[in-house]
Amino acid sequence: MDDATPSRPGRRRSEDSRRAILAAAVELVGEHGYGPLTVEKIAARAGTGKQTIYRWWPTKADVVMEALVEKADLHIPVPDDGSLRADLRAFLEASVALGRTPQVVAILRALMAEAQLDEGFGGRFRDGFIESRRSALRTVLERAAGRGELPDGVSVDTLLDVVFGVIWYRVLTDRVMGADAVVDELVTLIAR
Amino acid sequence: MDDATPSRPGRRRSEDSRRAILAAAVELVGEHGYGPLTVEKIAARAGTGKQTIYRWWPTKADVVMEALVEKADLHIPVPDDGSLRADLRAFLEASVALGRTPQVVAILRALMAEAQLDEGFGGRFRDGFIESRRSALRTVLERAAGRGELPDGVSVDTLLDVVFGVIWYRVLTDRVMGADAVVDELVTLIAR
Amino acid sequence: MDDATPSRPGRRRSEDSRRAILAAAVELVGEHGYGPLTVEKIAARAGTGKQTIYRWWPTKADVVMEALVEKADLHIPVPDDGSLRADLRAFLEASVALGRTPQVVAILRALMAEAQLDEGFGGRFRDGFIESRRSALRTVLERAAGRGELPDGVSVDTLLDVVFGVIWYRVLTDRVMGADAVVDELVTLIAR
Amino acid sequence: MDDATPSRPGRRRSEDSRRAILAAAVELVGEHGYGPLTVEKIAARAGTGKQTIYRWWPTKADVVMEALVEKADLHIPVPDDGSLRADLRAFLEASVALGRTPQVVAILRALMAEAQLDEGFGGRFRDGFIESRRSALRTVLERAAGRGELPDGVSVDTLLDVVFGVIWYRVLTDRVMGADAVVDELVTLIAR
DNA sequence: GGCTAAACGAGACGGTACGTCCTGTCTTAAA
DNA sequence: TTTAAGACAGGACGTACCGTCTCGTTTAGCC
Repeated sequence: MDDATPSRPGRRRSEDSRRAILAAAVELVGEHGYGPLTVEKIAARAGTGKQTIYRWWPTKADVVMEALVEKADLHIPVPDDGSLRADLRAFLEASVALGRTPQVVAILRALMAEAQLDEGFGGRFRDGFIESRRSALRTVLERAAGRGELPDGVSVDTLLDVVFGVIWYRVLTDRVMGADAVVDELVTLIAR
Repeated sequence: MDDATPSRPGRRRSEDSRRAILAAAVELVGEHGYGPLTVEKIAARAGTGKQTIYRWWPTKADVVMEALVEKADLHIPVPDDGSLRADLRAFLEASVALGRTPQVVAILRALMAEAQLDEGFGGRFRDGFIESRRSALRTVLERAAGRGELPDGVSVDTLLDVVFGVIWYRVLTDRVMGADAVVDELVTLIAR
Repeated sequence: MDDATPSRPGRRRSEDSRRAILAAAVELVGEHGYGPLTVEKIAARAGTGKQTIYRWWPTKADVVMEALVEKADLHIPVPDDGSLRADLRAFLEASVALGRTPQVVAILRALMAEAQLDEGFGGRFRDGFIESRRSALRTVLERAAGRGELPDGVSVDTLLDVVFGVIWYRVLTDRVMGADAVVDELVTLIAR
Repeated sequence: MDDATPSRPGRRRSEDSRRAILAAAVELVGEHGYGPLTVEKIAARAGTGKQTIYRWWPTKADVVMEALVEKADLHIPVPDDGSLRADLRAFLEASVALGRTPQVVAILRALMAEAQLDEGFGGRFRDGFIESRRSALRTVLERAAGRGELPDGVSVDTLLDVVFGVIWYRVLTDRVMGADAVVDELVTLIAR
C-alpha cells in the first residue's frame, strides 16, 4: 500500500522523523495528558518542523492514533481455545489489562472525544480502530456461533455492541475495568 | 440556589439573557456541531457579552448541558408494568426515540466528549446526567430482581453497564439506535 | 479626530500599551535594525498580545512610522529669517543633523523600502510623512518666491524634488549627509 | 569568469533554465509586483527546482537585477552634442522614457527597496547599477565643466546627486517622471 | 562504452514568522 | 450589581517561505 509508487523523484519521507513524532506524542500525553498536547510541542520535542507533521497527519489526534495502533501490545491476540467461555474470558482479560494502563486509557478517552468533535477524525477512528477491534472479537464469536454456544435470538453484532459497549462505557465514565467481577459477569451473560 | 437571596442591591440576573444564551448554544450546535462552538459565538448570537456567560457557567459545556436538561422530553418515565420484558422494552424505546433526534444526539456526543477532555466538567456530567439515568433504570431492574427475572450471576450494576454501554457505544460510534433489532435482542439477552 | 465619539460602551484603548509598543519597536530597530523586526518580538518586548498590535496598525511598518512621527525632534521648525539662504540652510542643517542619527537613518531607509514593497503602506507613508515634510519646506520656498529669491523657470515643486531628492538619494545609497559641502552647494544652487 | 574553467566534467549549466528563471521573475513582478515574489514561485513558474536558483544567485533580488541588466534598452547612451543643455536634456529624456515603462519602474523600486533591507545586495546594487549610471552622467558633466557650463560653487558629484536624486525620489514616491516640466526645469537649474 | 561528476526536476526537511481565532479577564457607560 | 460592548495579555492554530538536503535522472568529459 505504501510502495505502490516506489520511484518518484524527490527526497523520501524520513522514517526517523516519523518515529520521533510518534514517540514525542506518546511521551507528552504520558507526562501531561492529552489536553495540553499541541502540534507545536510535538514538533519541538521530536526536533522536527510543524509542517512535517501537517504534511503527513491531518490532526494531532491522527498522530496519537497512529502511535496507539503501532503499540504491539494492542494486538490482543484472537484466542481460539475451543470454547466461548475461555476465548471470551481471554479477550476480556487482555482488554482489562490494557484498560489498567493509565496512559492507554488517557489516549482512548481522548481519541473517542476527538472523534465526536471532529467528524473527519471520527471516520478515520472508526475505520482504523473501532472496526479492527470489532473484527477481532467477531472472529471469536462466529466460531462460537458455529458451535452453537451463543444465546438464541441475539445477533453477533449485538453481542459485539454489548462487549465493547460495556468496556467503553466504563472507560468513558471513569470507572476502571477489572476492579470488580465484570469480566465474570459478562462471560456468564453471553456464554451460557 | 438561584432564588436564595431574592432582595440584593443591584441589577438582577437577566432571565432574557439566560434564555438567549441557551437558545443560541442549541442553535449553533444544531448548525455546525459542537466542535466549532465557542463562547464568543454564543455571546454574539445571543446578543450578550461574554462576561455574562462566564459569570453564570463554568464552561460552554455547562451551558449546553443546562440547555439539554431543560428539554422536558429528557424525562424518560420509569416504567412499571409488572414485567421486566415490558419495562425494559419501554425504557429502551424511549431512549431510542431520543436517539433519533439528531440535535439531541449531537449534544449527547459533545457532552460525553467534553467530559473526557475537561475533568471538572466530567464530574458534573456524571453527577448531573449519567447517574440520574442509571438510577432510573436501576429502579426498574431492582424491581425485576425482586421478581427473580434477572439472569443468575449478573449484578444489577453490570446490567446497567450493558444497557447504557450499548446505547452510548452506538451513539458515539455514529451508529444510530433503532435502525435494527437491537432493542429486541437486548430484551432477549437480559430478560429471560 | 480621536474623540469624535467619546462615549461608546466598552473598554477604551490603552494608552500604556500604545506607548509600550512604539517604544519596543524603536528599541528593537536600534538594537538589531529593521530587518529582523517582527510583530511577535514587538509584542513580547512591549508585554502585549500580538492582537493588540494588529488591532491598531495594519503592518509593523506603520508602527515604526508612528514612532518616527512622534519623535518631537522630527518637527524640524519651519525657519523664517527673512532670507532664503538662511532659511534653506537652517532647514538643511536640521535635516542633516537628523540624518546623522544612525537609528533615524535606519528607520527612514526601512520605511522607504517598505513603501515600495507594500502598496498600501506606500500610500500611508506618502500621506503621513513625505507630504508633511514637503509642505514644511514648501512654506519656506513660497515665502522666498514672494521675495523673488527663487531661480527663474523652476517651479517650487521641482525645487522640493531637488532638495528632498538629494537627501533621500544619499540616505538610500548609504552616503551620509553632511560629511561634505553638500549643504553649501545646495544653497548655492537654489538661492542665487 | 564563467568560462574560466571550460573543461570540467559534469553537466553544464542549463542556459534554458537560466532564461526561464529570469523570464519567470520578470513576469511575476509584472503581474503582482515584487512584494509577493518568492523563490518558490519563480521556480514553479520557470519549471525548475529551487536549488537551481540558489545555486546561481544569492537572493531573488539578484535574479531580478540580472534580468534588468539584460534588458538592452537600459544602456542609455552617453550623449555628446557639444552643449550641456542638449546633452543633459538627452540623458533625462532617455531616463524619462525608461521611467514610463511600468515594468521597469516596478523593478527599479523593488531593487532599491531590497538594497535597504539586505546589506549584501545593497553593495552589489550600488556597484553594479547605481555607480554605472553615475559614471555615465559624470562623463557628460565633466565635459561641460571643461567648457565652463556648470554653475559656480557646485561640485560635479553634487550635481549627480541632484539629477539622480530627483529621478529616484519621484520614482520611489510614485510620481512618474515626464508628466510635467521637470526635465525642462532641471536643465534650466543646472545648465545656465 | 563505461566511469565519474556535476547539474537538473522534484520534493521533504528543520525552522521562523505570519495573521487569525479564541480564551478568560478587565474596564467602560448605561440600566 | 448586572448588563452589552469591546480592549486586553496570552497562546495555539494552520499556512507560507526560507534555505538545505536527499532522491533518481540527465548530460557532459575522460578513460
